[in-house]
Amino acid sequence: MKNNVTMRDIADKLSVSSVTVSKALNDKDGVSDELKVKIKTLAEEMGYRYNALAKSIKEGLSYNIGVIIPERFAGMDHQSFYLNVYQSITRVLEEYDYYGILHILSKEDEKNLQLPRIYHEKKVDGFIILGQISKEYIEKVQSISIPKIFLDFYDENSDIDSIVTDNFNGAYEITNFLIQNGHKEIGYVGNLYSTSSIQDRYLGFYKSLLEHNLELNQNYILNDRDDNGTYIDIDIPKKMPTAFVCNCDQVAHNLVQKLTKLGLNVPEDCSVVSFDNDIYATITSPPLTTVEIDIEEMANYAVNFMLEKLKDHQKSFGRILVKGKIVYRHSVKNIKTR
Amino acid sequence: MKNNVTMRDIADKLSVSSVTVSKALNDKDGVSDELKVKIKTLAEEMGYRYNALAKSIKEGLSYNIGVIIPERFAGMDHQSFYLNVYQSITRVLEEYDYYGILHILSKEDEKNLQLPRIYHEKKVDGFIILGQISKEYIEKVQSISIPKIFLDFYDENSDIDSIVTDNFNGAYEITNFLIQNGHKEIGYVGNLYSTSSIQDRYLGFYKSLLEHNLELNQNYILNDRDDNGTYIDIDIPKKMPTAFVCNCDQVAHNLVQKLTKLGLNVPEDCSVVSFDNDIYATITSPPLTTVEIDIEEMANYAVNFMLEKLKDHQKSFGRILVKGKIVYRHSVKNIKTR
DNA sequence: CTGAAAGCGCTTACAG
DNA sequence: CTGAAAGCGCTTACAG
Repeated sequence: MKNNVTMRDIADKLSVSSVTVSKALNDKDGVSDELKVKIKTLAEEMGYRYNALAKSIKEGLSYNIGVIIPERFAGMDHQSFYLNVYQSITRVLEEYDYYGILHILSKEDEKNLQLPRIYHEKKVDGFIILGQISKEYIEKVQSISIPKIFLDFYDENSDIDSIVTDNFNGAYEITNFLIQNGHKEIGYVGNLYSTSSIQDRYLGFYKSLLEHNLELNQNYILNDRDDNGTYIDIDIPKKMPTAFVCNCDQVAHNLVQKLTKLGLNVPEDCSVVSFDNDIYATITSPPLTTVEIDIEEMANYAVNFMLEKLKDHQKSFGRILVKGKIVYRHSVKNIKTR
Repeated sequence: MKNNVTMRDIADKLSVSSVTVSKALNDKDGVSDELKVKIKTLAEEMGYRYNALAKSIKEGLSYNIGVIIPERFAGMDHQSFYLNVYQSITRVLEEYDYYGILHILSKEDEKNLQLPRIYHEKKVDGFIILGQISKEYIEKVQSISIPKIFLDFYDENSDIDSIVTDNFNGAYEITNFLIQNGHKEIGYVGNLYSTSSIQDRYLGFYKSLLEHNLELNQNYILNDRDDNGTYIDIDIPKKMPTAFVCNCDQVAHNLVQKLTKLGLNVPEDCSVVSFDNDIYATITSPPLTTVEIDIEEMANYAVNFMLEKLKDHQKSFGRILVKGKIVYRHSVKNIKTR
């Protein structure tokens, strides 16, 4: 099984031209069936491997998509979600003969507005960006002309296509669920100035409160992380609400641990719901009632939009909301007095 | 910032040849400094992007490495470890101007001995394979002539280069630690016929027992998964040992949960140690004393070996053991009677 | 149905 | 120091 076999080698052995071999191997018209079979058989015999690079250079397309994850989301802490999304993306990509190249965007590069080398070397035909990046970097990305899609975040100032979970609606619905279970004093855990996801979830939570004529108590809005995204110790208020909506499962996990340490039981003393349905949801004791994010669906959208944009660079999709779905577990107590 | 700018375009504007532009842009000899600066400036101005594909096709090298993860290790359950390794690998790869392409090996493809398309299309120069694959698939992989490296597993029959954690030694040392803490009846949790990692860890555990003249009690060897790798309910023996060595953190987590459900406290009633130091180690209550795997180091070895093999296909490294390191937490009780 | 010619964007000898 | 020629492995018109 020697390598470096080219179409020409096959052509020479059969005394035909490489054009004919190309046609045969690609099942294109213009070769007799008989010859086609002969060519394919010989190709197999000679251990021929197609060279996608040669096609790429002709077409000016690499058939690779760069997937960018900012470093701070790629660490041990957040790993599960974005890496899972990446995995789903590569899966869908493969169906279309495309491949994903993962690029972890370092903090320095983000700060210095340094585009990844895969861009400068034309190794990718487009970018899918997972997780919020700085406004400046968004602008930088906007300035380049290859197709790009934002996933799991968006930016008001830019008209880039983005795919996000319907955070607003998800938080709205899970807060409704809390209220259906008799909760009237409900808090929210999350840094409101950190990411748009956290903000939208907060707003959905707030809408539910408004609709039900419940008070928004500022003492029940708890901070969970500093402005760099590093988790901080959650400051539990003296007077407690009967339930909390957390902006993500990991924070809910932190909250439950903290509460437990203070001698408060979940859900007996305080109910907790959250968002993501990642590993933290099942690992927390009790397991969390949470909004599941449809990763497959998001990956599907991302890849399909990318493919469309590759065909027609003008194409634009705007902001797509992917619905989440509540997964009911054991972190909510019904406190309704009948 | 129009695209599709080529070296020729730059050359034409400056009335020089594309050869000169190539030399200038690559900082090679044979261009006057003056001209070089001029070329570089103009390239910048014109928004020139280097086309790595063109170089690739000349050299017959894609500058991509395929990273294969079998589907069963890529699911939610095992995600953390292999996806983290992949991430480390891409990081190191980037330093050398190489990129990683992730390929999830589906169960069907593994069964049908189907090599990934990235192989057939020459989109990668080599393969790094993460996680045990079937013997038949190993043989298939062996039959192809591009460089490959196994990571986190090995196979007796093959002389492929592999990088594995020093499972034997790690389990040996952590069992010693248990014995130092007075434990004499120690069990092991893991399917001994599942992977070589589990086997080696078991053997290291056994060696420690032998050295300390302790009995290996078959009733204390607990199965944790079926032959497909799916976790099963762990069968707790009536008569309990004072400690368990688990083959990985997740299984330790399962064990602790099971024990807790049965009213047994860790570490008061039973100590538990494990392997990996992944997310399950810190999330288990109590946090686990475990052997940390040096992912960075493994990724470093993998990439460096791959690069060497790319230069010289004959090069071979055999099996490399990467030492782990015990992380002490709170799942072990000292039961020594002084 | 078959193939000669040209080209994708670069680099590698080699010549001047 | 500079460049004409050839080639990497394929595909796309176009001609026969």
